[in-house]
Amino acid sequence: MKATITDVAKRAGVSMKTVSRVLNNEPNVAEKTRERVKAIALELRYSPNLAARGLATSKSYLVALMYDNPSPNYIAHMQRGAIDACREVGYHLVVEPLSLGSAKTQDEKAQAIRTVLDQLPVDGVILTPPLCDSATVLETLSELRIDCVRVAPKNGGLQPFVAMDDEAAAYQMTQYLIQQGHKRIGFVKGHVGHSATVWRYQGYMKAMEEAGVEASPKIVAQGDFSFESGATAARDLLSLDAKERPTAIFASNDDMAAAIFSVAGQFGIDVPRELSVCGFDDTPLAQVIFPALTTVRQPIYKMGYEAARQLVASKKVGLEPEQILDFEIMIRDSVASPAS
Amino acid sequence: MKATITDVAKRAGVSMKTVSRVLNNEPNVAEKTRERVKAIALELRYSPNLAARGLATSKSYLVALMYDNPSPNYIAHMQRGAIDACREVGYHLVVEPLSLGSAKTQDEKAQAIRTVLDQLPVDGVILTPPLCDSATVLETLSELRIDCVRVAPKNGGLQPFVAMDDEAAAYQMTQYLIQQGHKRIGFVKGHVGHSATVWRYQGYMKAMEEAGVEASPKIVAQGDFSFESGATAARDLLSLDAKERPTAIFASNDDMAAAIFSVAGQFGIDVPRELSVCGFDDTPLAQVIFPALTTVRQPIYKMGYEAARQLVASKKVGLEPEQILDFEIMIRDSVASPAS
DNA sequence: GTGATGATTGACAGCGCTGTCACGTAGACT
DNA sequence: AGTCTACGTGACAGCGCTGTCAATCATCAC
Repeated sequence: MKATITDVAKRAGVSMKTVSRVLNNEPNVAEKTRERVKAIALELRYSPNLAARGLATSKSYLVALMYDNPSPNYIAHMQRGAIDACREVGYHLVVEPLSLGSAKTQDEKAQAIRTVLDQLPVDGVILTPPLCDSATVLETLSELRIDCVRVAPKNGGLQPFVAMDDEAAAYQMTQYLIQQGHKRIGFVKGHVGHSATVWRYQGYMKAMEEAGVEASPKIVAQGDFSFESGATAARDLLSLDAKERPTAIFASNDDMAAAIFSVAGQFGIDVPRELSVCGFDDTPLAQVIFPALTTVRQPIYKMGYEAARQLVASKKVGLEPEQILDFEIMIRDSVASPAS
Repeated sequence: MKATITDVAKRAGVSMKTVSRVLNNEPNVAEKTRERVKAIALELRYSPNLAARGLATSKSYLVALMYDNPSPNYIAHMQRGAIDACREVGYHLVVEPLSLGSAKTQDEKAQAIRTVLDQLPVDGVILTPPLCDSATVLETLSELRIDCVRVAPKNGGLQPFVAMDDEAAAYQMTQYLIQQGHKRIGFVKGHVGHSATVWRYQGYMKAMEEAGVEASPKIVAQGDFSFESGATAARDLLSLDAKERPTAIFASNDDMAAAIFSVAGQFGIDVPRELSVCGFDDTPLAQVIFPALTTVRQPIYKMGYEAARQLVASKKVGLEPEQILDFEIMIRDSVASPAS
């Protein structure tokens, strides 16, 4: 039914091995032979049987994307990027959610990973936050001798990673707000313990300090990335006296920014005329609220792409163990100059 | 390094074949032998090599989820369900996005599928809309002799499918609105050509007619599931005279419902006091807008789960070729009784 | 006691591919 | 001319598992 390597070999009048060499781009095949075999393979619509190949090479031509519950948006884009990179070299992507609830012991975590990976011996795994920051996960993978690439990890380490510069993004966004003429720029922090929380806040502070604008603690609120926490923060910030009340608020993510919209509406404050708001992440939400939200777009697709590429690229190619990707400031309609 | 079936066989003092029988739950193994082998397999942390097994059985123990660009939320939940079903029986899920842009010819479409499936001979594929409605896709799959299960297809067919009853959901939601005391209930239709558009509209009409409430064409607007189209529709509906203006609007999806929120805000109309709004889909958006949106939750996870289960369940088990899953009306804060 | 029946087990081949190694040939060198 | 290297090629084993089929054993009806 389906063509095998033997069919191609017979037709081309060469040995299986030679066909195999051509298919794998190995050297030491006469150019003429190579062309002929390629043509015939195409004609027969031959494509190698991954199981057989895997058995012979003890490789699986599979890459796993492991994640523990990030947002649908995040994982969908990431996986799309990873898949595209895989396809370029004949790999496929399997997705493996892993629930490492905090209740579990380290041993149980390691066991969970083993269970998944023992069955399916993938050639590499992509680790997204928070998995990429778990020492247990990293150790287990290294015991299993499985390559991995981490996405946006908290800190560097032995394994390669791809990330974006959250601090620089927050810095630029804050600068943009300042350029628009804002002086009292509020900030809503993210979830304590999440690395991005710190970076984003630092970027904000840096821009404020450099511009000589005071970032009074009064206008910096603690959030936790949830809509609810954003609403609470917004109520605090917007209850301030007219003299103190911020003319712009920079939320550490889009959900909280959306909450600020809602609260502003309840307070009868018009966005962006009386209050500018910006967020972080560029979730789909950003474009389905009014006014459209100015926010930071993370290169999620690209991170997935690069992570997978590191894993599947032939080892000869020089790859950087640490890749910092560019973000993009999406300027939309939620920021305006302050009413003077 | 990693234990093989031979290791287990030696240790247990039986043949490889017997171990194989135990592992695959085949009959005709003495209970005592079975126990011993199982114990030893566990002790050695043995797990079969999928590539080898695949080569021998010409099965891959892989299921593919094919999709063409549904929302991140949709695919994330669906794949989670599918993965959970796969794991129960030692299968894994590979994700295969397929861009079948309308520009392509049928042949090119077929080719695209073949390219993906020739390489990775999966045991079954889950087809989400709009792929599940493409005759070309279905035919190609059947030529390749690959099982498939369709998710929410437009119409029945030879292949099994799982779906939910969109019409019933819209019907119930409309009834709920009527129960709250609304008489002038507007409706915003979805994208023309999308099957759900028709069903949802029919459910709405049915409830209106049954209750003897007039569904004037004036208060039914055409949308296309996008935020923008929802905003346009809302502007039309809310510009009507006080006597004609709907006291409630049922949008065919959440994005359009969110747009209605925005426009209402611009018109100075309070939701839900002066205008009730409800949506469809229960996207994450529904909980991050204010007031929280009353909407219909689709059993997306369950559809993924059931679809995968059909594919991986041993054929002996009687499976229904057509499964209609339950939806859920999520009552939140965007619907109230009309101000009389 | 005898043959028939069914349960339990193992030997062996082979799935489709690649790694190893050996062979032949042609040009480069002493 | 003789030796050496490099290249192009193919024969063959074997990756880890399961399907086939035959062998063995216990059991049962007569």
